[in-house]
Amino acid sequence: MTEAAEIGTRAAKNELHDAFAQVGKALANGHRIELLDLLAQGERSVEALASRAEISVALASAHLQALRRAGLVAARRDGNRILHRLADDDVYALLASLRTVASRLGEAERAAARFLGAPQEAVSRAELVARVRAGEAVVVDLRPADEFDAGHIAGALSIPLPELEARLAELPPDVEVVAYCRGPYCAMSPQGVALLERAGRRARRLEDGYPEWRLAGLPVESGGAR
Amino acid sequence: MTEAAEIGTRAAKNELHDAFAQVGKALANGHRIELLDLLAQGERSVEALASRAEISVALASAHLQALRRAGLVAARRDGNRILHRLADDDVYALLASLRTVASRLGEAERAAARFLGAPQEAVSRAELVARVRAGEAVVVDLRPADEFDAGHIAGALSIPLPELEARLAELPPDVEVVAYCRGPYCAMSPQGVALLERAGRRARRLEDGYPEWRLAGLPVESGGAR
DNA sequence: CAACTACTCAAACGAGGAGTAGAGTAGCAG
DNA sequence: CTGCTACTCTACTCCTCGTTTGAGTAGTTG
Repeated sequence: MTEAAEIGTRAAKNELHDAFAQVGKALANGHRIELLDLLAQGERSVEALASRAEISVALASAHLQALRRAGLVAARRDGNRILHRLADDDVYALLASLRTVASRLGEAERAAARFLGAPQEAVSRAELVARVRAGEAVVVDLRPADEFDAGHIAGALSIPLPELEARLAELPPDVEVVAYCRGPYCAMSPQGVALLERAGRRARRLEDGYPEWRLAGLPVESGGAR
Repeated sequence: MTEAAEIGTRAAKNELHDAFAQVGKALANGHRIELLDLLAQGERSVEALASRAEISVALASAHLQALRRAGLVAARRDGNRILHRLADDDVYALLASLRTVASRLGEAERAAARFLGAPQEAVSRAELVARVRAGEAVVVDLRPADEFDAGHIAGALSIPLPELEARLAELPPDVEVVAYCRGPYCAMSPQGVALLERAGRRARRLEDGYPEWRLAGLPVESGGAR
């Protein structure tokens, strides 16, 4: 029982702060940030993550292990694939908090402007619910099909961004199109909205993306395939 | 105008994620976590921070520069001292989120148990407000005097932990003592409560600490000296 | 302006992280 | 069992970070 003797000591204090810093270290690499963003869409295999993040499988594997060691990511085996997911909803809250702090300060703000383009007017979640109920809007999910299958806004149409131009006819006429994607730092819905407007459609993006919708407790569905 | 051409490109995406990771890097060191915790109590000089964190002034200076570069900390000159503070309240929210995620997972949980001792029953902020109003409790701030001066719970008594034993007589008799300190990962209030109970006083700690009280919008005061 | 206080900078070194390539392993399909 | 897919491990290089030490600078005090 060395426990009682250690309370309040400098050694124990350092260990505690170092333990918190372990989580900080997990957040200290751009590829890992991107992996967390991808994992917020649903569970995925190492290979799928590597190809989405455009890194080698070996590197993705190493980064995923780092995230697991820090407790941010959990994994389960499914046949010969290993599916990773965020350990719990608090992890997404942490990521959101990190990006909030980063994006209002300095370099990240400029990088976001460069990646996302000029800010567009967004529809709030509450407004979207009301407009869909009134038949005034259709919701389009621009993410890749497998992310749609892993979970999406109830009633949304899946049209991955690369297919959007060719599938414009599938969108019901005379209603506004509300597009969404992975989250506030995903370029797909700004790009989709720009494309729709060029095609003469009324279109806006949803504020944030699928993870925020789900965490707000709003209705979601998931497809069969995983 | 290269801007429009960059939207959605991999290069821009990597820059954005790297920019977020810069903030992660700032959180990737135990000393910097401790400095953020100290800065949440109010603005402080480099030397004061170094001595509280038990590191050299040169090292504290280097870490504070890293925090400033990441945008988490701001500084101003006052005579020949340089006073640092958290850049804004979101930074504390980020720190809180980091510790929440870390402490419910793995290593940090054990480190916290070792540093803080067995969990004690805490008084909620709402309950404390009610009990003080009813004259049933007295609030004691166990932090060093300068942190009390930089800001404290309105009506609290300042008795730094090392002086508590000698100053027991200053506490009004027959009411419960509620002790608080820097936050949920500060060992002073658990130690203070244990000391008070050994001295035969009814005592509990306040949930969390001064930063959370202030951010909850509850009444605070600050002394003249800075 | 001399001496002092408070802080920063430069150099140096060890430790650990990022990334790549290639070999190795677990589970499945035939 | 063979071959395949999906993932992990090892070894290696390069680079960045943490820390100490000693010198340097801004501002203040007498």
